[in-house]
Amino acid sequence: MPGDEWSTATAVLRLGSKLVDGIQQGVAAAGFPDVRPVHGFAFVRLSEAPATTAQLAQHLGITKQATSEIAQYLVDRGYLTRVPDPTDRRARLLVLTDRGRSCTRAAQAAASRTVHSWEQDLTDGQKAALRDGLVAAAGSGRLRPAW
Amino acid sequence: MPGDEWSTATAVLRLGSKLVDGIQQGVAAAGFPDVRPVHGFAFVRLSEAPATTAQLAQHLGITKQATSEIAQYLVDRGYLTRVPDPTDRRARLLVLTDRGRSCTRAAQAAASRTVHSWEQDLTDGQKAALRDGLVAAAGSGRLRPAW
DNA sequence: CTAAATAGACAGGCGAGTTGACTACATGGT
DNA sequence: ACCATGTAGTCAACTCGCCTGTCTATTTAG
Repeated sequence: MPGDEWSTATAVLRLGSKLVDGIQQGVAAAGFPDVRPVHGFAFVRLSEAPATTAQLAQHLGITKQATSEIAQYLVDRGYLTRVPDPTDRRARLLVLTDRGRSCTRAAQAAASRTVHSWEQDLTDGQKAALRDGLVAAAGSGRLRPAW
Repeated sequence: MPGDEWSTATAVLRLGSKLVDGIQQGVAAAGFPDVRPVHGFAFVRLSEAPATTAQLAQHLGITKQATSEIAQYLVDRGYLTRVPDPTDRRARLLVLTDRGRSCTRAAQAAASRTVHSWEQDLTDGQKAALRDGLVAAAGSGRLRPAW
């Protein structure tokens, strides 16, 4: 049935938009009003393991110059620190501070609330099918800003 | 199970990213290399019904000045025309040209292909559950750029 | 020990969006 | 009929996020 894929596609975009808005709003309400969506993607990467500026740039899909500016912004506001890389004296690793980890937790909590709000009118079976389907369809590639 | 919502959330973002990339690529391959994602959102709105610049601005969530520039860009490239609003001599309605409609169809076809590519490894039951769940969760609000 | 590659930062530019100011037309109250 | 206020659309100047180009310090390969 043609048109069905289109409503599926627009649904994904609507959910993505709601999710980003929900995270942004929840994070701001939790006392972190100065972080933007792109910072969230950086936090997700750095919460897995520290990274150099160049590695983070690769992950985000932007230049290392832009990444350098973003990192400085987050260091200035206490979300990140730079620590010397023990294996390379040119490099400095970007590491989340306590504040950075708190912010990441707030973002995940807001995302969780938003996902639940989607599921308001769904049966338990629909919820499980939706989550499984989404995860199966999306795979596990890197997570970066949409465009 | 905590963490489940988070993987659901990131799955939505990944799918959204893939969808936008797929549409962009498909539309460019179909001979429309000069349209950006925001233009697609404008096309979707205008394919429902003509709109004034101010109405389109409201829909896209940006200022009417920015919308005016986008509209001029699309008029210059033959995707839109401006026609006088019969009910208000200040206003001019933005209308899709044949080229604009062709581009919209190409975008929908590309979106369709991308949705199918997600469903590659899903059973028919999973596909139906995923589509139904997405559409039910997303509702039918306005469609606008994610951020 | 030198040559090429890489990490990171500085400078300047571009593009998409913003706020502010303005003209033309519309609309409601007197 | 008139004037005050509001709305459609555009021009100008600015901001901001990201880009390209260039540079130094350090690493790594030959």
